[in-house]
Amino acid sequence: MARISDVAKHAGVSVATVSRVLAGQPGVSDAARERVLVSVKALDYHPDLAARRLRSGKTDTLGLVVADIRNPYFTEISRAIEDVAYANGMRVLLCNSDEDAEKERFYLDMLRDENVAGVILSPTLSLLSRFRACDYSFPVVLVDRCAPETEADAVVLDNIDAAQRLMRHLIERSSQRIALFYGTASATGLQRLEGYHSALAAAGLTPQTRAIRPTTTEARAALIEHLREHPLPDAVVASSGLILLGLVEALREAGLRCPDDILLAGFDDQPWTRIVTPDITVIAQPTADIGRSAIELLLARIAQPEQAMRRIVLRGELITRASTSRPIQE
Amino acid sequence: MARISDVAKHAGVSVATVSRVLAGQPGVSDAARERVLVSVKALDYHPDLAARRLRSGKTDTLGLVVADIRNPYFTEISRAIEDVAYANGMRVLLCNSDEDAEKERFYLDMLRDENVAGVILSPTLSLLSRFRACDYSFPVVLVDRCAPETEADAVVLDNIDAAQRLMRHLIERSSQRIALFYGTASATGLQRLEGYHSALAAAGLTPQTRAIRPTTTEARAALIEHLREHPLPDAVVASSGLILLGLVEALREAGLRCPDDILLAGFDDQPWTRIVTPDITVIAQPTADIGRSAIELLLARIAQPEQAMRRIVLRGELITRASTSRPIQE
DNA sequence: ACATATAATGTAATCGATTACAAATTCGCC
DNA sequence: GGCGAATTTGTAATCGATTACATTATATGT
Repeated sequence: MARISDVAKHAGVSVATVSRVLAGQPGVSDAARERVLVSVKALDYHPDLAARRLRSGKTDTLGLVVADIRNPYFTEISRAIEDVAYANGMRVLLCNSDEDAEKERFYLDMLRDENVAGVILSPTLSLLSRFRACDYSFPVVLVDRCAPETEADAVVLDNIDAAQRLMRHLIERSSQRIALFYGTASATGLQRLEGYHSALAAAGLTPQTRAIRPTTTEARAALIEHLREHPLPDAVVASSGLILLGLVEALREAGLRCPDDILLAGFDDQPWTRIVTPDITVIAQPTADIGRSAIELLLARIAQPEQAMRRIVLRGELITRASTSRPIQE
Repeated sequence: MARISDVAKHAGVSVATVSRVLAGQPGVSDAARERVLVSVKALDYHPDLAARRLRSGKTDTLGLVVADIRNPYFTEISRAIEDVAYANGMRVLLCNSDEDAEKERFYLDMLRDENVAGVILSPTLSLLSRFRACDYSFPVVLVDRCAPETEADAVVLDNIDAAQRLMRHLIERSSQRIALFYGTASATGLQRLEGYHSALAAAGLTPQTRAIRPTTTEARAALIEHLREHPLPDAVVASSGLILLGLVEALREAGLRCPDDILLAGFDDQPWTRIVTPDITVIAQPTADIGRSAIELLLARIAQPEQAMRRIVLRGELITRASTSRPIQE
């Protein structure tokens, strides 16, 4: 492997000149620059990144900490982030916290050891409750989850509004008893619960909720149990795509038909929600935008560490489908 | 930030002793070791990884290059790989090639610059055709795609066998005209095509295939066109999960019912294949095992660079569901 | 032509660890 | 007590880049 000194020797200049050429700095004659570039090609020189990072103190590396990359919502976000990162000459270390505060701390510590330039984080509930951006040695942008009072750059959906709109959609279709299955592991689930409560209260309806861990299997078991123990609801709603899938499985198993026996709706416009029978009414999240906004926020913060905190709130889109198709009541 | 010299001073020893303690090397008195560990705690010392990597020439970093992390097959594999990697104190840089040989080369070059300890790669067709592990400065393990003659560690499904079994399943159910929609971008699609051809030839049936780029939208368009231009097949088969989704959309749009009008089957047991109506017969791939095997192979190769190449061939599992439920013919 | 400003180049210190080698200490045993 | 071996410890070189500072070459103005 060629080192910078080899290039310098080959080009008949000093290492400083080589370094300046490669860094695109001014103060190098065209002749010297030309010779250096030729030598770099000739020797197939590639700078040692470890040395560069040691000297410069910068790593060109970002961290991304999500609950689980297998959740299509995070998959999509992660892809958008990585594309932008690589396009800007940065790398991304992906970490899965599994909603586990301990794992989350492990990964955040690791990212600090890596001296990352910044981190995009979807925090566990436990961390979010005491989160302060200033507690970290690197800039942090929160994604998907954020409390109203959190002092941090963030990109989130307006969960309360989205949940309210979804509920009003159901209420207009004469649903009286709407059961919500929501994930307790994240702030997102709780905010959607809040929107649900306020919409039902506004309509004078009694809420009916089940708090669960946000997994498909747990959602399925919860609905099956719910159906056994309660009179049939008019509608069931999932606070996330994973939960929605569990509800579909359970309804199928129970032999209930949508929208005739019961209405069904949820969050996350995953591809399969279009092709099941019936296709399902959902709140679609602009996942690619969320990811892109998050990394743009992070890159801006890295460039300008002292600028004011920014929060980007995106609006969910209500996609009406057959699972809630029923005449609208006045 | 505390440096190793600070720890040495605080503990009243030399930097060499501190380094030895931290590396777990022998030849340090218990008293000194104790004092060092206390000082490390007291100063909250964390070694500078850039410096360590510069000096040691090792990076503890792996590369993972897949076509697209949004493909659930790769999502699953990637998660398994990352879990094992972090458990072994390594990091993973994830790269999406989008089946584009140029992007692939860009990322492989970047990983070389990063001086990664090894790479797990699902190669594009173009790269696979001329792939030689010895062309790279780091060990490479192929995953998902591999040619019979490729000289490389690899973890793959027995695609020919799996496709044959799937075809026999359909043929036994009296399908005469079986249309295969296969992805041309990867070796995997072509191997499944091969299995399809041999199974149909053995049964004396005429093949009916459409080569497409492996995306849902393209698959959907292809089937719609196919139905317009050809007499109705007895069965349609997808060579991957993404394609299968497109076929489902198209059948729905055409108003065709499974299994009454036509049989349907494919690859990849994605969660939604269980909940659509009808649920779909598929070849399930042991994705978690594939990922785990791949990184275990890679770690072994890193530890033992000279050992013989190993290829792990896994068997797909045929999961029979309603989309192919029809009486078996003698 | 000379003084001075400006541009180009080079030398050597530096980042923070690891480790070869040398030096110092301790130990066992006669 | 003293000698050699084994253990412990320290000093300084090293990894490969960046960059402050010094120096030399060129340009400008009168």
